[in-house]
Amino acid sequence: MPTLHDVAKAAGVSPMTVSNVLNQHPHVRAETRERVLRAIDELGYRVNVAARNLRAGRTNTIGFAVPEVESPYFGQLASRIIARAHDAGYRVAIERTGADRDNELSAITSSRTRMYDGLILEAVGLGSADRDLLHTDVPMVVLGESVFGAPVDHIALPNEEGTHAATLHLIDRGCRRIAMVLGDELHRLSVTSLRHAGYSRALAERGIATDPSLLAVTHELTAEGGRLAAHRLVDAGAEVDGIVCITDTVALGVIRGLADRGLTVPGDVRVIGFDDLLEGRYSVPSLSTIDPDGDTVAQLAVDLLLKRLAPDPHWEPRDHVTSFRLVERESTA
Amino acid sequence: MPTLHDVAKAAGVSPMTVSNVLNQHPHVRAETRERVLRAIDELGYRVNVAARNLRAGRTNTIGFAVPEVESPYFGQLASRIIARAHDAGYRVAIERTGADRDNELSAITSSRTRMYDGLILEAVGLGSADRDLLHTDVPMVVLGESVFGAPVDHIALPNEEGTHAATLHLIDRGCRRIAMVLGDELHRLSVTSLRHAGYSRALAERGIATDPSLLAVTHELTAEGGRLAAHRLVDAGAEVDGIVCITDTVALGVIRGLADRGLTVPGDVRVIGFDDLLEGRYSVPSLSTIDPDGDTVAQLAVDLLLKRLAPDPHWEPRDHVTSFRLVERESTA
DNA sequence: CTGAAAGCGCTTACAG
DNA sequence: CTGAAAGCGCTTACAG
Repeated sequence: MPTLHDVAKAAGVSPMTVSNVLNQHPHVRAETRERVLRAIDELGYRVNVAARNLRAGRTNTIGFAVPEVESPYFGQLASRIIARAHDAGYRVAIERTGADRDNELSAITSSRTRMYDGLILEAVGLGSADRDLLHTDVPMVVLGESVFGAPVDHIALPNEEGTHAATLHLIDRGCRRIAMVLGDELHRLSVTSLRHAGYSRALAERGIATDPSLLAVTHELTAEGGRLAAHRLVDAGAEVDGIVCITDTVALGVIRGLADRGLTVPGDVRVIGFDDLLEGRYSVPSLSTIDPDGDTVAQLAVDLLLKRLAPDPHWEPRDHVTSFRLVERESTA
Repeated sequence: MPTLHDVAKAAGVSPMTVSNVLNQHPHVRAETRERVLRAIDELGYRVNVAARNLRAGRTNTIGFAVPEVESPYFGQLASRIIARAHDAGYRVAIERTGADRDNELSAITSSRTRMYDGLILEAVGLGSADRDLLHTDVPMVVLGESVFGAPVDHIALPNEEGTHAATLHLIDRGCRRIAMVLGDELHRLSVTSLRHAGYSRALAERGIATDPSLLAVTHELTAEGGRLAAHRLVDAGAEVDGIVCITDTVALGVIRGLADRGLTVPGDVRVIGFDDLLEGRYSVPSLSTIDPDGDTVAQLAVDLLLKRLAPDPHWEPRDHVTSFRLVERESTA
């Protein structure tokens, strides 16, 4: 495997000149550059990235730590983040945390080891008590709902507002027995507690009594979790006419679970999700949802991180919340 | 940021001993190890991976180059590959090629990917003509249907056999006007040509005439592509009673497209896909499909690659084809 | 516009 | 069981 020195020798220049050509530094004569490029081509030379990283002290790579790579939500978000980072000349390395608190913390320390220039961390397992652990020298942007007010740049979805709008939408469609399928973290800061707050507020505003038997908890925010939750609601005789679901993936499982019990959507029950996944555009019925503006999330996450990487990042980190859009489709028609 | 030398100084040992502790080499006295670990802890030391990689000449990381990170198929495959590689002590870095031939080639040669010990490449843009370009010194396993007989380890899905079984299944269910929704590469080696061959063979075996108007081409193997293909079939008055779809994602779009035209599945038309994605288990109707044994694909891909990375990989590379299972669900009931 | 020298932080033979 | 020395392949000031 040829090295930069081999190229230098072949081109009759110093290693430094080769390096300058490689890194597109301006002060190289066109004729010299030509000679170097030809030598690179002839020898089939490739930069040794490990050596470059070691010497330069950076990698032009940002880490993106997600709970699950197979989740459509994170797949679609990763795709957007990769596109945005690519435009800025950065690569994205995807790490899997398994939604585990310790893995999320070690994603932070390991990004120093891995020599990512910065980290975008989707925090699920972390809680408010871990706030201070986020005070590190690793340039970082945290996504998710589990930590607010920490000393890092943080982007949250419009959880409370979004679910509030979703619930009002069901009420406007005539639903009165409105269930919610949600996760099990109702009593700590989480996607579940925030989205539940929006649901409760909407019901209260319209004078509809909340009924604990209309809350169906699923421990996993998956389609299977949604399916089983729907079974429980129906089997308990809850007589629901609308269901607010914590995510689109759960909502698609809920629709499936209702079908298992012979109930149709929106005929018997109206269903709305959250995320605006591609899947919900093609399901039968197509899924009404809250679009939390994933493009902006991705763009903001990358841009905030790059600003941290720039010289003199002196401003205070803060919490950002994106806007949303109610998307009406067949499932609430 | 403390270095290994700082740890050595703090523990009163040589750098080499710290390195031995870090790499779990056996010849370190327990008491010395303790001292070193304590120093590591106190200083908050982290290995500099760039330096380690440079010196060791390997990264314990394998690259997985996929067309699209947001595709459920690749997300689910990546998840399996990550799990398998993790068990073997390797990390996986996901690269996006955009299904582009040049990007697939540069995944093999680029400096960036030089930092992987080996590469799993999902080839879509590459063709048979590129066979010789795969003759590199990069340890590599190629997945996909676009290149057979190249001098690399290669894993293909049971395309022809799988679609053959899927088509027979529709015939057994009573379908006679069976359409296929496929990609546009019917005349070169591709997923489309192989799966089409299985479809044609099944029809021929049962004495059903093939009808070109029953082939619906979609340029993108997406749900949207499937939806539009279904529209074209219906709008052309094709009077189909069964549709073999090239992938599950396309099949879900086809079901959606039929719904757009007021047709139900399986009542008016039976539909079957290929891949056994999670999405198809929760759709309404749930999707019959060919399960190409993704666990085995992932396991074989990682194991073949690791064997190539071991000393003396002297055997001939060859093409592997996994087995399949017909999964009967509601869409063909 | 180009070069000689130093050094990023590790691990690997080679000794003892 | 432990150490001293060399070197992996680059880039970065510093000169000229």
